[in-house]
Amino acid sequence: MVKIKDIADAAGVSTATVSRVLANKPHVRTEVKERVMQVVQKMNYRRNRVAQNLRSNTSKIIALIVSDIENPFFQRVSRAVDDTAFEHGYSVMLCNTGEDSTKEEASLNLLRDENVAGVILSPTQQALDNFRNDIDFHMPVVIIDRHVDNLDIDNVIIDNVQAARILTSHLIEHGYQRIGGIFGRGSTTGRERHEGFMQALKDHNIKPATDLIKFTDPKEEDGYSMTMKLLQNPNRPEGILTSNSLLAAGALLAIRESKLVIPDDIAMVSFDNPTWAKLVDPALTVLEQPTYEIGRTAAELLIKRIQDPTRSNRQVVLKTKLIIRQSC
Amino acid sequence: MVKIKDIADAAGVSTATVSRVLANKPHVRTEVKERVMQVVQKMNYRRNRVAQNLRSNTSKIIALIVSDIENPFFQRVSRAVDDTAFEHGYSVMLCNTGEDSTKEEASLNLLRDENVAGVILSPTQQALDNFRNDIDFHMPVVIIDRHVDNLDIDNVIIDNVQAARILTSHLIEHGYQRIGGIFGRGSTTGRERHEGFMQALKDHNIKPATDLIKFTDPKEEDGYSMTMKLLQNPNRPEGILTSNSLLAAGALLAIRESKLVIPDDIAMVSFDNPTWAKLVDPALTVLEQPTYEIGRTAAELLIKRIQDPTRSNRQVVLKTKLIIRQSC
DNA sequence: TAAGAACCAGTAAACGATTACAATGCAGCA
DNA sequence: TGCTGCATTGTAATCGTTTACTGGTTCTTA
Repeated sequence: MVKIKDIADAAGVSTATVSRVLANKPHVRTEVKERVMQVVQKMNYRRNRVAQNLRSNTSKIIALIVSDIENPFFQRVSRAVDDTAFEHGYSVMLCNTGEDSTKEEASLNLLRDENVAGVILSPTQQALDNFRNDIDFHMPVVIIDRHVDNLDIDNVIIDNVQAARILTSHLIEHGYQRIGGIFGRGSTTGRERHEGFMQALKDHNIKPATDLIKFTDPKEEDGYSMTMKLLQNPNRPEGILTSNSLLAAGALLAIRESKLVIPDDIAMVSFDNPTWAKLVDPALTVLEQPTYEIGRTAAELLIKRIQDPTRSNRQVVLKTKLIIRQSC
Repeated sequence: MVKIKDIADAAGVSTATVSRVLANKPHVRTEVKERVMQVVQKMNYRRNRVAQNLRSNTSKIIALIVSDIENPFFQRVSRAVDDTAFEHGYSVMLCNTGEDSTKEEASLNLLRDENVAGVILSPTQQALDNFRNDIDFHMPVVIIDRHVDNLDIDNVIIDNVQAARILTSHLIEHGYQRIGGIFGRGSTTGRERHEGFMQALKDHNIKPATDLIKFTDPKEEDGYSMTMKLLQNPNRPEGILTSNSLLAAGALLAIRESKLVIPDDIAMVSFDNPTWAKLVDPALTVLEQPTYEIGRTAAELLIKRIQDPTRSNRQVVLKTKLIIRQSC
């Protein structure tokens, strides 16, 4: 592998000069600059980023730590982060924690050791608790999807309470009264959506049926089994709300298997707007999060912070959208 | 940030000894080893991976370059790669090319500059052509999803020709004769699936209707528009095969919009088995690829190659599975 | 008991870049 | 002419590790 010294020798200059040319620094004659560039071309030289990183303590890699790489929400976010990073000359490392705080911590440590420029993180509950105890990341961080208050960290989220309220109200206003809700457990997100759900019931003077409200892992299997439980309830719900698309998929399956028809026997709405929401029959009414925007905003915030670490922190709350289809 | 010198000083030994302890090398008294470890603990020391990488020319990062991060196929592959990498103490960097060979080349170069341990790649056609011209990656590479022959590279794929043949035959054996096919363009994958499709027609003495066979970008929009074209054909197909799940989603939408019912008016089958295949009505008959296996195998091959670069190359062909549902 | 093997630990040279500092040359000016 | 100051370039230290080499012990074994 050809190194800077080889270029220097071949061009008859010092490594310092080559470095200056490469970094586009001033104080080098255009004639010399051109000569160096020619040699660089000819010898097919590429700077070693590892050495560069070690010496100048800068890196062009940002990381994205997600809690579930198979959740369409995070997929779209990843895409956005990747796009944005690339535009700014950064690359992205993707880590999946599967809501496992041990793995999350391992990832964070590793990224620090690798001296990445910064991290976009959707933290586990455990991590969020640690933040309160004044964790120090030793690197720029922006948090997505989960709420952090009173903390000096950039944060991009949606207003989950308000969103859940809108979605639940939509259900209620279509005449459904006994409403079941399946929420992800172990994240602020699930709790906040539950809160909005409760508020909507209250707004409409509906007494919540606690046996119709479930917290579970936000996975398809769990959506399925929880929905089954709801449907076996002697007084089964007239409508169901799920707090993400994985739960929705499970719920749909359970409803189908129980030979119930949507929306006549039971109505359904969900958070998130995966590809298939419009493909199922009837198409699913959903509350869409601006997933791409979330990723893009987070990446932009992170890159700005990398460039100016003293910048003041901000919390960006993005708008959601109710997409009305036929499931309710 | 505390460095190895600090540990050495605090423990009253040399940096060489500390390094040996950390690397678990022999020739250091257990007493000294323990003392060092204690200091490491106490001072919360973590090795700087960048320096380590520079000096010993080893890295614990592997990269995955995919052509479309939003394709469920690659998502599941990513998950598998991530899992496998983590088990072996590696982390993964994910790059998305969007079938853009410029971006692909940029990514490959960058990864080389970052001195990653190896790369798993689903290459663009352009890249495949370059391979023939004896490209040198300067690092271990395993190629997935696309076919490479006569080339010293590890490769994990499925038998696309055979798979397409099975899927098409299934359609034909249900009595459909005029069959349309929508294939991804710009990859060996699409071409091979087309080939298997043609073979199946031939097996059953069906004359292929060339106006029912389309090549297009493997995206949902394109699946939609191509299907629309097929449906507007005065002699429209009785069955449609799509060569991936994105195309299938588009096709489904087009069929739905045209008020046709599956499978009575038109049958449908597709490659890939996304979450939603069983959620739509009627559920979609598909040819499932062992996505998780693909990712896991690729990661394992790569890691083995990293550990032993002289190892002989192999091509792993994984089995596919026809999942019969109700769309045909 | 002497010679060699095996073990332990330290010194210092890498790895491949960046950059503070010094050295040189040259133009401008008194 | 001699001095100042700037532009240009080179020298060498540095980033935080790993590791080849060296030298000193201790252990075997004939």
